[in-house]
Amino acid sequence: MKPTIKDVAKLAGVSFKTVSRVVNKEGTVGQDLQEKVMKAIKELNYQPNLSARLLRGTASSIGFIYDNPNSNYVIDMQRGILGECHRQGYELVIHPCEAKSKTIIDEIIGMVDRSRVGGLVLTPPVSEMPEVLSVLNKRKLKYVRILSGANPPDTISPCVFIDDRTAAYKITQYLIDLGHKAIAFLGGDEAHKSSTERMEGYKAALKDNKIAIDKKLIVGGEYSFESGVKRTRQLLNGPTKPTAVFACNDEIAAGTLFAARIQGVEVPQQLSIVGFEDSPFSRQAWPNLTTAQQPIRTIAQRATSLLIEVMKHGEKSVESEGFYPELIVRDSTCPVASRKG
Amino acid sequence: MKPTIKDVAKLAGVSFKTVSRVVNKEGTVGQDLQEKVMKAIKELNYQPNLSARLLRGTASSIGFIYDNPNSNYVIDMQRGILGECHRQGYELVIHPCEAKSKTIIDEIIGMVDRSRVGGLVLTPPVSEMPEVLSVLNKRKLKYVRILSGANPPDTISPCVFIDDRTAAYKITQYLIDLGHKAIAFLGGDEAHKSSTERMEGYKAALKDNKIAIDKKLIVGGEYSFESGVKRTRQLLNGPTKPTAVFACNDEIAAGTLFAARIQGVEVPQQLSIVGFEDSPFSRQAWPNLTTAQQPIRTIAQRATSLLIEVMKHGEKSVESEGFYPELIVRDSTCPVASRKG
DNA sequence: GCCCACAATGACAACGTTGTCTATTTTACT
DNA sequence: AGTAAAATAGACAACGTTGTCATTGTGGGC
Repeated sequence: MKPTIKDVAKLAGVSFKTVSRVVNKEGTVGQDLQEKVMKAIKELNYQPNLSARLLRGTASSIGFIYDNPNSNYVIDMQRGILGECHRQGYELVIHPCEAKSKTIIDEIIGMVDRSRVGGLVLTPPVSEMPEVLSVLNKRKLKYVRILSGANPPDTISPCVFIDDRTAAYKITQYLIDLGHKAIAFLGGDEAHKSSTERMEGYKAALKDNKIAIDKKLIVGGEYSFESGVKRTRQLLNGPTKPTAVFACNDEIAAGTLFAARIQGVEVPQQLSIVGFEDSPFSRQAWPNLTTAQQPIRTIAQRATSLLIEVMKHGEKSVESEGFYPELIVRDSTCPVASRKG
Repeated sequence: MKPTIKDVAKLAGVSFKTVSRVVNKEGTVGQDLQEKVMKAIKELNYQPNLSARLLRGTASSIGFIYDNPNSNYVIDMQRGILGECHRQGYELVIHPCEAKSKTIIDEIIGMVDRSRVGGLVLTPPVSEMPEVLSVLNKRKLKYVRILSGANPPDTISPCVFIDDRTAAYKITQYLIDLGHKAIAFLGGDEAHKSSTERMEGYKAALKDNKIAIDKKLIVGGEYSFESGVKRTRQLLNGPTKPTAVFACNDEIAAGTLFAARIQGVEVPQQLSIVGFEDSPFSRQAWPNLTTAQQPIRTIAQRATSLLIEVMKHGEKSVESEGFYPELIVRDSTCPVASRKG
């Protein structure tokens, strides 16, 4: 049915090994034969059988490990990874999992053994779990991490890092420049380093501007809408009312916006809100959300390209790469002064 | 490194073929040997190599073909499919594509050839393209479609269908019961059958209630936020102002909500809005969106389970299955009477 | 007690690739 | 021109599985 390498060889009048060489661009085949083979490949629309290749030892698929309830995040990641896979002729095997599960390591190992992927793209929070990394290292599995951190967070292995701290600093500075002093911080899951990094940036900006850090304005929680609603409600009914809220991602910000509405607090006149992520929601909410843009798709694409490089030529052939989210000012923030007007 | 069938055989003291038989539950192996083999498998934590299996002819992965910009939709589909794959020991290869592309058929065929998936789950609009189906049939590829339609839409092949028409009828009837007469309909991409099905339901309900169909209130467009904004603006500035809008999905509804806000139209007091999908946005917007719930995840899971059945025992062993979206009443709709109050 | 049928097991080929080794041709240098 | 080295091409094994066929043992019917 489907053409094999031998069919091509027969048509081109060469040995099937020669075809293999052409397909794999070994460059040890003469011009004329090469052309003949190429022509035969096109005529039969030959595609090498990945299973056979893999069986022989050359992996041609990679795995994408994630634990994230945020659809936009996952889909964007996936798009980036898939794009690069497609470009380089790799297949993608996706594997959602639960970071909290006790069997997560067995699960990942099982998946790798079963599908024989040649490498893994890890995203937070799995990419930040030392116990997972150490098992992967022990088994000499190739992987590239996407994680939060400033300038190569470590040298364990190549990674793509996102400088959440600096971005959070910029956001906070922006709010301060608008005249805000009572700026609340709604954190994300503690398991995610991005959450603590962003908090560091927030604190640093306050400090640099000589604004005292009010612990009542810092509320931990989850990266979810519901958590945003709940915490904002607490905050608005609490002793120190914030004039601005820095939500650790857009979903939390969505919750803040919602809770503000319920309580009749006008946004941005009475309360400025900043999110993080530049999700579709931030562009569809009313008012549009001021937020920080993470080029998730590009990040995923770069991580994949690093991974493939690592798979081909080893960890040393590659350098970690950083991304720096940009502040996107929209309509959910305004100067604190206009509150009085 | 990784244990093979031969390692297991050696440990159990049998031929590797016997191990193969046990693994594949052929049932022609004696009790005692079976136990020995099982024990060895557990001890080595043996996992059969999928590539080798596939090479030999038994497919153990399926493909998921989609062309949909809606992250929630795709992610939910994917979750449903993955869940079933995981349960049944299949791998998932995902393949986003563009239905409008002229090379879509070649692309799908190429993907199937390359990765040798044993079957495909097709979602709209690809599942509704006869030219794709006919090529798949010609190549005897197994597939299950997810599509829009009432009671087995056709008998081309097994499918999972969603009765959009009846759901749309219910939505429209609900609005009529609230006293609305000027009900606008914002359609989705024409390439999607769901859009026309929903329009049919809308028209039928108006007809049954003896309300004249006003063509100015029916506006075609895309399944997108921007399209919703644009069309709502037109509508609100047009000659016949609607008291209610039936948006063909939640993204359009989000656009309608946004446009209403911009123009200072209060929702739901001055304008009732209904969406379709029960996306996260519908629960996060303010006010919460009245919408129709599609159990996308369950639908995807059923489609996958049908597909695997078809792969194992053929098309005839399986029957198509229908799903019926439920109306979810929330806060974006209210009786038309209260407008006067 | 003999033969046949049937169950249980094993030996071996095949799937479509790539790696390794060997054979042939060409090139380049003395 | 002769020879070594390099370039090119092919033969064959191997990857880990499953299908096919052959072999062995076991029990039942005559």
